[in-house]
Amino acid sequence: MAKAMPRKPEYDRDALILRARDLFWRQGWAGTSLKDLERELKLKPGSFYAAFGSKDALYALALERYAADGVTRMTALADDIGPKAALQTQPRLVAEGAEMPTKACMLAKTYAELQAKDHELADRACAHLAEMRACFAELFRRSQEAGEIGQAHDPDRLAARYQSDLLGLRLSAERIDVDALAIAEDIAADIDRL
Amino acid sequence: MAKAMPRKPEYDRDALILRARDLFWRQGWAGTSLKDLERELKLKPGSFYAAFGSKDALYALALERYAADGVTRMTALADDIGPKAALQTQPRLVAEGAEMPTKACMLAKTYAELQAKDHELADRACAHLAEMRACFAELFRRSQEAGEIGQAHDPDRLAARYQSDLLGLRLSAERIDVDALAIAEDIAADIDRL
DNA sequence: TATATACTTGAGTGATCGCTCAATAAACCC
DNA sequence: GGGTTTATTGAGCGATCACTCAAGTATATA
Repeated sequence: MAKAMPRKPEYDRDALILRARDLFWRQGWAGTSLKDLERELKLKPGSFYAAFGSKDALYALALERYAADGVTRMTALADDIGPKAALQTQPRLVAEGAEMPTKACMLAKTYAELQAKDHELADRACAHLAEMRACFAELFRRSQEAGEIGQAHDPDRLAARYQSDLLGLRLSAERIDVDALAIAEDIAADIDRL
Repeated sequence: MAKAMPRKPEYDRDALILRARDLFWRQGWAGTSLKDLERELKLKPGSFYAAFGSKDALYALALERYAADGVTRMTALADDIGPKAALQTQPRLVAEGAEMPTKACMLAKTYAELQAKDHELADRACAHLAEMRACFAELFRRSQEAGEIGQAHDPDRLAARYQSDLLGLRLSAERIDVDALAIAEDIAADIDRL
């Protein structure tokens, strides 16, 4: 009953998910065909389906990765420079957005595209958006505890408004005729007035 | 040389554009197939192409109609209750958004979906967004002239921020786990502080 | 009524969609 | 090296995509 070990795959699965994420992020769900993915990931159909199962499954992995990285980056930033400064810096980073494949939020794009069809990915995107908002709420809470902003505000409400502003900013930042940095400064200035 | 007059079409072209607009608005460009349109408009392929030429041409008509109605409604509201009150009321109307097919902005959805592919419709959407922003700027300007808000602000910058906030609100309002009305109130309250 | 004109119909176009699978190649244990 | 297991390959599946067009039908003028 000797069992033989097989060969190992040639690709780095995690790196492929990142590349797929960037492609989906830019082009959306319907806008990204398997041909696009095969070209970008250098995978033939057979390998693709052996590795990921389906286009939707890979999209779900990409979404998860996107959301996890977002929370991680925001948390790290807050640990680094404090919660209030992190909340104020994030809009600026988004407006500059040098290294991002596109500035609009992938979660929002996914939700907007697929919600009308009751696609499961829309629910996942919505859940991830809620995670992000919870992260923002936690930062507002910590900012209150640190005495950086007034106690009178409901951190959950602040977080909802803040996330909404960020989503608008990220949409606006895609346009060349919009001064996204000015909007980012205004969002940051609003936090000073809390 | 006798010229005979033909039969007239059975459909109301303008009404069809409205129905198409709602479908595109909800489902997006790639998400709406010709089968969907044929079913919704009750048009066979031949009639469809005789009437509109192509899916893209109809989408362009729908976009134009959407943008024109938006400017018209906003202007009428301002003539009715004044520029500042109109700017403050609009977020509330959007958050309630009873009679809309979906709350997210069709221009923003179109731009987000098609910009990555350099689709002509993305440019059109961007141009319409600029029209809307110019409309907002005009209202802020009139609001300053009326002494309703301070003179120190640049109306174009206020308009850019306001539009960004509205786009975020309209995205957020799609989600069931978001209190869009609270965000709308906060946006309106910001205008009181100008 | 005869004729010209345009609208309606729906089968069908080639291209592309997401996806499958049998054949081949490669890497591991004995 | 032999045998086993898995990765890789690419032709090709049925379904759907946006779209075309020839045939049939209805309505106006003459």
